Amino acid sequence: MALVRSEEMEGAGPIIRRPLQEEVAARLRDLITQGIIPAGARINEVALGTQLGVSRTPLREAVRMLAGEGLVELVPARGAVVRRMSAKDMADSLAVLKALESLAARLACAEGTAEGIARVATLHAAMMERYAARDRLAYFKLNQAIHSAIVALGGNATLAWAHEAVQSRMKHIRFIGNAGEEKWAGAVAEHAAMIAALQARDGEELARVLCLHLDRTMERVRDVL
Amino acid sequence: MALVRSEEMEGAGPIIRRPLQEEVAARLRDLITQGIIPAGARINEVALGTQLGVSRTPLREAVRMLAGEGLVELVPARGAVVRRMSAKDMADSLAVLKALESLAARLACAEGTAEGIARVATLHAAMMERYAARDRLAYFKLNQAIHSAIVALGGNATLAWAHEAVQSRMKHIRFIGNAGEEKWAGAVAEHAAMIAALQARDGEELARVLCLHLDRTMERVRDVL
DNA sequence: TTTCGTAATACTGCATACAGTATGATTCGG
DNA sequence: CCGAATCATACTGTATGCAGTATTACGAAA
Repeated sequence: MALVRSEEMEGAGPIIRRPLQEEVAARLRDLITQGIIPAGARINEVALGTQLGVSRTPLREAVRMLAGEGLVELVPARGAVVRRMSAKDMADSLAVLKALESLAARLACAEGTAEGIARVATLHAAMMERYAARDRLAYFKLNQAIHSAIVALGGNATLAWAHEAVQSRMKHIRFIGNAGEEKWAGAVAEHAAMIAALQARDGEELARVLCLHLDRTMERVRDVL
Repeated sequence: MALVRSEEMEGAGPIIRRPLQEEVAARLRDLITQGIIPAGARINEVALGTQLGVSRTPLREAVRMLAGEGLVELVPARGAVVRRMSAKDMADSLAVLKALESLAARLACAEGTAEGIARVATLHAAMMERYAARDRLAYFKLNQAIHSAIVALGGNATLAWAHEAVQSRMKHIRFIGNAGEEKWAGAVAEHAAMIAALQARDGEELARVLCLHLDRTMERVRDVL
């Protein structure tokens, strides 16, 4: 028998005690995508640890996770540095993303549930709202969430993982690349076409639009590299 | 000016002082692919650390790297467990690998240098030699090296990284799946076709053969899942 | 003034110690 | 004899300390 009645369960779920390392890892990812820790910067363990209010151990372990994800590089006896992305790295990553999202598009249209597609549409509506309010950070996060949600629709966990891994390294550049009114408007228009293709369950069309979106992304970020 | 003449450079290169964590991480990957640490097993830090002759700290940091790579999962307050692969996980991963290797095939044939292709052919010859000697472990490692080398030919670092990441999780199953003479012979034949397509620089054909190879892989490993 | 050498400093890599939590055994009640 | 509660054990999560190495600052020589 449950210990509390379900009406009393508001906030009565199990206390999530995420290990400090994971909390720190999540925070580090945000700091990197927002450029607060810039690419190429060394990570000073004592300084950053003090700033975050944690000791060196959980910080070090968080950094090791990010190293496994490819977000930072470990230089022997010199600690960790945030991975720097060249123009070629960006083009390479986008090429990989095209391959992954093409597969994801077909899977999403073939396997996605109606509720799942509706959820993506909801995310899109929320994103348009943040666009109207010119809230760039919230827009950006919803944007990423939409792409992840489309990939998730296919039900391929490995695909979702690989997509997230590649995506995470480009987050910072895409974040700063979206600055500029006309670029932003263009990206929004492409997103509308995505949603339309998804709701029509036209996998080939969705793949085409996603690849076009990624090509345009390369143009948009070209001058910040 | 160099400090020593090049003829004296045999073994005079800089002493590689790989951090203990990386050494341990590499060892753990091998232990997992060979099944010495089986899928689903919890990693006991003190026991394994004693066995490897290292303290808990470098071992923990190595495990965190593998967690970032997706090879192990971290369960709060219960440590790390080796990722278990279901039949669906295997199929999903192979689908992703098909997308990645299709891209890699076209890149390799378009961008690969003649020397690079020759190196792959050399690896193939060495692998055939190990096949003739029925040295399964050496064969397996050369097999993986060939696939990695083909992907590397394209010069897309992100693609190589993603391929390696997805591949690493399947290594154990592919390792035990290759047991059996007729399966092994079939895989060898497919590899010969790969090399032929690569040397002809026929990207479409290479992609086709690689995808076929992966489809066959699914059949070969089906009964060990 | 510039450059090389040297010493001081700061930071990483590793080990160990302690606290909190899960796990298993043991005992008590039914 | 079986189930539940309690206690002991073992293991993880975090903090701290120490040793080794890179970095920087400073001074001497050209």
